[in-house]
Amino acid sequence: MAEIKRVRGFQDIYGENVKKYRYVVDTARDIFKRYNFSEIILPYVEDVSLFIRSVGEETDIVQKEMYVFEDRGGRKVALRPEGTASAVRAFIEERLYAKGGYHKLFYEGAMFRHERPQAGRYRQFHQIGAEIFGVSSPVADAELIKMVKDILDALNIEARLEINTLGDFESRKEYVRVLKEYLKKVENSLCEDCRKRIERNPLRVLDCKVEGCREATREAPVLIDFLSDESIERFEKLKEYLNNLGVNYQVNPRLVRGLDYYTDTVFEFITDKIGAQGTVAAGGRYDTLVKQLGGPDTPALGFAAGIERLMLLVENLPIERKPVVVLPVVSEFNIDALKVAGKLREKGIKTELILKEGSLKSRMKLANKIGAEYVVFVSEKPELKDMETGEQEQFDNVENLIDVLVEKVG
RNA sequence: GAGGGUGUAGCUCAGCUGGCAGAGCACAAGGUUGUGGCCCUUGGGGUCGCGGGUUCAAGUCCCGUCACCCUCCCCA
Repeated sequence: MAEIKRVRGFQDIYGENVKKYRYVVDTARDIFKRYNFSEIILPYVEDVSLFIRSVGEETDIVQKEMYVFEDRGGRKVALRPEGTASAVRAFIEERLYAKGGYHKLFYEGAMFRHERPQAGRYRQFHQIGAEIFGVSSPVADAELIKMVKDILDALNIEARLEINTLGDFESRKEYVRVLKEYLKKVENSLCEDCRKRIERNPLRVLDCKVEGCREATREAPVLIDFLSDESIERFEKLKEYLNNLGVNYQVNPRLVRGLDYYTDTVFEFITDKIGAQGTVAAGGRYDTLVKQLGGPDTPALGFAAGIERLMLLVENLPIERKPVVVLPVVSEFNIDALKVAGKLREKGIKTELILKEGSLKSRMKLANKIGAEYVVFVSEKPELKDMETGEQEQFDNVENLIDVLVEKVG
């Protein structure tokens, strides 16, 4: 029979990797809770139009990367390619805005994009993310960025922070219009990719690495001239807050995000240690998105981080306690061994009962391979062996042995 | 969507100008009565990614195909 293999771009996460996965998620979750964010578990499947209307009709994500299909009821649905759209949809649909105040949510889980797999890039990948709804103050921007920084610090991950402002929706639209006009004029000196970008993602042209494009855009209109006083004020405040929090950053005026919904603040945490896909966490403000999706006018912001990319940067996992191994010396003691293992587990001790029959020697090898800290030999006179030192002690009954063992590992 | 690299044992890889498919690690069983690691002995393991072609003979040469990795693009 032919072996069935996993689908391209999808992966099994097991062994060391699943420990890293859990470590990253648990660490982030802990920070989220310290910032008093509430978890929301969002569906993996949404109406396609949710993403068209939020991420943007013309973006690569919507144009060529979404897993779209018709369900049995003829509905056009998509596996979610990102989390913010769903969070906004839920915010509106669950009428959270009616509860007053503001809302801070975090989520975790799989996202799906049909891209060419690469280092740090999969078709099913996993993100942690958070969103804040109902706050326009840049205090929120600063706190969100600080929270991401806290997560990275807790994971012992170094990444540089780049920030930028895109301005409010109106001034950005105006800027994009003027920029497009300019780019069309210099189109002939642009690279092939950038010519395509003029319509699809004109801001990205400014960030092109090709020398000709850099040359051609040197005189291009700059966004800052189009920003409203309010946007400039907000950006200045954000920088002031970050300075006072001791969060280092670099202003990158060419930083653009690939999703259409961003306004004003955008930021990225970037590393060069994991290959070409160096953006490890990114986010920004999206003050018009809630309204755009049919909710009340609500300022909002958020971020997402790629769990797989964080995993690549995690170096030292916290050390785990080794198990105690319970081993019946001969099979007549299987029942006693089952009972002993049960008692140890009741005491909260990580216990491996050797399930295999065979020679004592082979089962000892197994205990060693499992990484036993102690071995409990179950027989008439139970014995406890310290696998580190090789010392072995005999007991009159299991109760005494368990007491001593609890003393040692409890 | 475009480009480059790699596919041989469970893993990491050798295999020359075509001539009996290998090593290390891992695995299993032993090295005297009921005790691991180190060492020694023995053993099990392969559609050489898949399909075609050239040849007396193909892991090796040719064509096709698939998968994985990396890069561009894009993004977390």
